[in-house]
Amino acid sequence: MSAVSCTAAVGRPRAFDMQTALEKALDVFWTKGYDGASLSDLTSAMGINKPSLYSAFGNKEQLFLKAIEFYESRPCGFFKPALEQPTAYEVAECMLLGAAKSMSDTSHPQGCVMVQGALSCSEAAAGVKEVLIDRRQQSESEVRDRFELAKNQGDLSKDEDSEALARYLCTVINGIAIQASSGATEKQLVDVAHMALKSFPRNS
Amino acid sequence: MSAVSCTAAVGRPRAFDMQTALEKALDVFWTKGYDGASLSDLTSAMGINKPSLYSAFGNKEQLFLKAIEFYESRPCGFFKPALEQPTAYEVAECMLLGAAKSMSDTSHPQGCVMVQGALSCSEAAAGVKEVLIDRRQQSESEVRDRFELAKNQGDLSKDEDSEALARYLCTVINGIAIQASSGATEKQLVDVAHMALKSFPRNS
DNA sequence: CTTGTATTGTACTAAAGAGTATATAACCCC
DNA sequence: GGGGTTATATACTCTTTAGTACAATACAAG
Repeated sequence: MSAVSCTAAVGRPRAFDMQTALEKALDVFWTKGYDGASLSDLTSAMGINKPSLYSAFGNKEQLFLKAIEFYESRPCGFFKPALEQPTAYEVAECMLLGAAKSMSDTSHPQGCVMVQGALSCSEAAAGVKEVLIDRRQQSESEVRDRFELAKNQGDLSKDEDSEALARYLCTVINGIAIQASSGATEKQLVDVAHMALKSFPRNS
Repeated sequence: MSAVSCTAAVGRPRAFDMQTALEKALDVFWTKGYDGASLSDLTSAMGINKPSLYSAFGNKEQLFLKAIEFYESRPCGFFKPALEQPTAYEVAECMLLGAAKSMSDTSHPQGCVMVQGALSCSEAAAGVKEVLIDRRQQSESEVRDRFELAKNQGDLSKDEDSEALARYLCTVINGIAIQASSGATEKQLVDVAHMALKSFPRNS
């Protein structure tokens, strides 16, 4: 009944840190994809047994959804900071360079779990595939909205097609994700980012 | 001993057409990926039983390899014809537009099996993933060589970096593959292709 | 028509998949 | 310290996985 109960400290306390375990699970899904990640892979990476996984996270699908939710909100993410750049061009530049650097970073799996988590997949993964498609579409819409804002702020010509610009940007970033997961180096991807920027309208 | 024996007509004849069955298998791998495609999926799509599959194609991995070999050599492919365009710019244009149209074509699964066949995957698929990475790298090298030829033929400035141009082109195409498999329309992808072309050096 | 060869369908195997039952252990509140 | 509650580890379930054994069948060559 207590409305201020924080973390419900009743019963045997959990012997593992949920956040740490979630990050380990993310690494597994990122590397192997939803279909390719078995519960054995997950539990051994997380350092827990199956009943602990199920009681803490529900099931494999819910674990995946929580993992990508964390992924999108990570402080080291490149997407949200880029949107806060002052001009549309700088948003594109920051996002492309951020993607190139982040996705080739060897301190975590290469590429982007939002892309490679479930691209072509079994029926069992159809749900998470849909979620990933929605999230990517959502991101594209955020970029488009940012470019619409730029038009109003005057740093992007009203003649430009915000939606097409956003789609182009996200397409290149998806391509960078594929290249990164194929082993491309940071320099190679940064070069690609710079080439892609040449297409982007610059005000000055 | 006969050196001219064609198709070895001894024993019970095969009751199905291997090429047709291979094309059905390709569709399954294209849609579900290597990990997501089960033998039941494959045999039912191919209209044969497992022993027929194993005797005709070896095993799941060899079937996949034969399927992508066919995929790459299909007459409707966009890659090889693009390389035969007269100038580097036209190669890029033809390839980007071809990718946009081919990958959104609804007469077969959307996207590109060379990308989505095995991106993030289980250990069981590690071998085919490596093969796909190699093939994509090979394609990139073919584009680079074509641009080197263009330099010699004079339609591409010797100051350009063929390798970087090829990588940029292939990155955008990979991105288009992701967008297509996420449901993007032909028009949307053609727009992306045109935007990407703006970065490409044009002679005239 | 017999013999040899290769394919076919059914039925099987062994392993791995996701998820769960249960008994035990660890904690808080009273 | 006892009762209620929750997490833990082991051991289990049932389904699906990739791959195969085998008997029956269909053809070509002789």
